[in-house]
Amino acid sequence: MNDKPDVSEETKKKIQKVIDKLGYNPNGIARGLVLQKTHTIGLIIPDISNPFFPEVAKGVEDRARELNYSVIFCNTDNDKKREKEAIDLMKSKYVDGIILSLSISNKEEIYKLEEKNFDVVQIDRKIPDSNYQAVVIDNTLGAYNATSHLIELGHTDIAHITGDLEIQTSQDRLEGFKRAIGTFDLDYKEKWIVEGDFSKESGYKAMKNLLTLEDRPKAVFIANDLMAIGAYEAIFEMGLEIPQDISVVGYDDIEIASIIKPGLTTMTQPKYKLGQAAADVLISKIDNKRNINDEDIILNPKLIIRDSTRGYEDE
Amino acid sequence: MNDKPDVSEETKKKIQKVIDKLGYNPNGIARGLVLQKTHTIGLIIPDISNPFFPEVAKGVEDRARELNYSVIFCNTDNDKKREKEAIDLMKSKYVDGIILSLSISNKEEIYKLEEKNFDVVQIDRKIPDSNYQAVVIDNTLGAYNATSHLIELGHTDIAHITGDLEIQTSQDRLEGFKRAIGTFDLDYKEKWIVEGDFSKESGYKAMKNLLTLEDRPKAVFIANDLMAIGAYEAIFEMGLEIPQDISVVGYDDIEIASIIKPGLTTMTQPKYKLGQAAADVLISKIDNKRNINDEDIILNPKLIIRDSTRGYEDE
DNA sequence: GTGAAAGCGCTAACAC
DNA sequence: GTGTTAGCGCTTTCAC
Repeated sequence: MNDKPDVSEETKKKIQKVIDKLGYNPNGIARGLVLQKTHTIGLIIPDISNPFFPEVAKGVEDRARELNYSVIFCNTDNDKKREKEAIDLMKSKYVDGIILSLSISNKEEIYKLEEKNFDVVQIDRKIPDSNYQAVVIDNTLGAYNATSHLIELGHTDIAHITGDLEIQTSQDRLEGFKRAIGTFDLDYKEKWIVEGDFSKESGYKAMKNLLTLEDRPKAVFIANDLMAIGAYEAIFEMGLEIPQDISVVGYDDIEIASIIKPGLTTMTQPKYKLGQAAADVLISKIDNKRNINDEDIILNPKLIIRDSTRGYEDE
Repeated sequence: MNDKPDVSEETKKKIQKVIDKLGYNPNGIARGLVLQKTHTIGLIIPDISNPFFPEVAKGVEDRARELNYSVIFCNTDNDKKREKEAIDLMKSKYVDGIILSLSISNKEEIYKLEEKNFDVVQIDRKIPDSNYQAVVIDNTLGAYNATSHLIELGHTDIAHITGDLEIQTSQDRLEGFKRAIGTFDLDYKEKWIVEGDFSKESGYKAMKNLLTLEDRPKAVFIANDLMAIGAYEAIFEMGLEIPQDISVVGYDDIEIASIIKPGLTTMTQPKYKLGQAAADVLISKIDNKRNINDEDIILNPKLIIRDSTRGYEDE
């Protein structure tokens, strides 16, 4: 305590020793109070038990830690009330900023945050006319590429099983599908678009549906892997083979995609990167307080080719 | 501000209005400073992208929120240094308590915490001679029940593929297996115990190994589902059928277990409950500051019977 | 009953 | 460069 010569190095060492010995921990609370800065960010996501989000959360936490921030997290279960509560919680904990994935119906909360000039980055989902920067994955492009893959293999008779069309993601993937069909000048058949709800069962049903048509498709792009698994069952039940009789492309690259037979060709999403990027953007916003570049960051999904697709002419 | 009659109800309303209008948020930081209480708990887990933990985290967060606490979370990747850093972080953020899953080698940190009289609950893994209460799932019982299921089906030739035996979980499951074999007076054959490392590939290798023995087992209990998936492949490759030629029981009940064919009989773990219970225990400790009951809480896994097991005599 | 004042542990600003 | 002090926004205490 009382060594006060200018011997900076040695003194430091000594002081460090004392600190260690007493087990001194600086009080972050007091520091936060005076600095108006908690070095904590909030992470508000719909559901950590949805396999998409843990990876995202990990990306956020890893990058935040690297940048010397910690993260408070909240699940909202897509519940509007819970979303509001989560935001209020973050405010009362005085986090320095929030990474947010809000249900589309909850615009008001975003607007309120904007009014207060809170630092916010939207992740995965962007509320349409909010001013906050978003970090998202390009679903339309993903669907476009997935469909193009089938087209490039020589397929012309391509169906699409969508997700729940109330959800923006489903709309985007449908849009990408349509765009690919259009770009390559293929026939667009309304009856080859079947709506599912992202569940395995709905994939099974939708596929049954498609396979009982007199002119059944030779390839199908399915809006997520879980439905694709259901579709596999429907296909096998009809005595058909993948990819000989029908090619299948999924979306998400869940663990199972590489395990089932035949391995499912699918789009993989840069989930970890998404989290990292969101943390990067938010924290640079907080630290610099200038918006160097507040354009949305749009990450690209990537096609993973396995054994469920092959060329039409290969038969 | 200046209505000060005793008209409590009406006044409250008015005040509330003003509060809403100004969008006043109490400053949790300042409050925390004076009350020495942050209403925040820390959650330190090895890896949120391991499918076991998101459900746990959700249980923790849900229950914590119900009890008016929020949670700061940290991944450690089972890295000793990261574990120490995470704990220091929690200390500097002055959380009211910590839910902790530490690698076995990091005893010192637990001891340090004990010295400081920090409120801590261990989750999933308990450091052997620490005094902190733990909330765990009974792996030995789970393995015992899984093995018993095979025995009750009439099997006598039962093998076991273990996880990485450096990990306590693997040891516990091996112990449960041995106990069941012993209880039912079956032969214990050393060569039917093969060590894996919880990966699909190791399951494949271990199973190959078992199937090439001249006296190959008719049933196998595998320490996790991922290895069981690998084992499936080995079995199919040898031209054998499940469960006709060999019965398989896994552990974990990951999503794939219900999707692969044949459906995998496995032990499901009460992950969400585990999280809830840990939050309950920790927060009641914090709030009451008395240890009403500081015995460990041991939750039971549950057998899910699917199509990968059947009686030996059914052949 | 209401209002003023002290103080939580830190940082920043200012004097010495 | 070193030491002192004010004040962050709350709660609690104590005086009125």
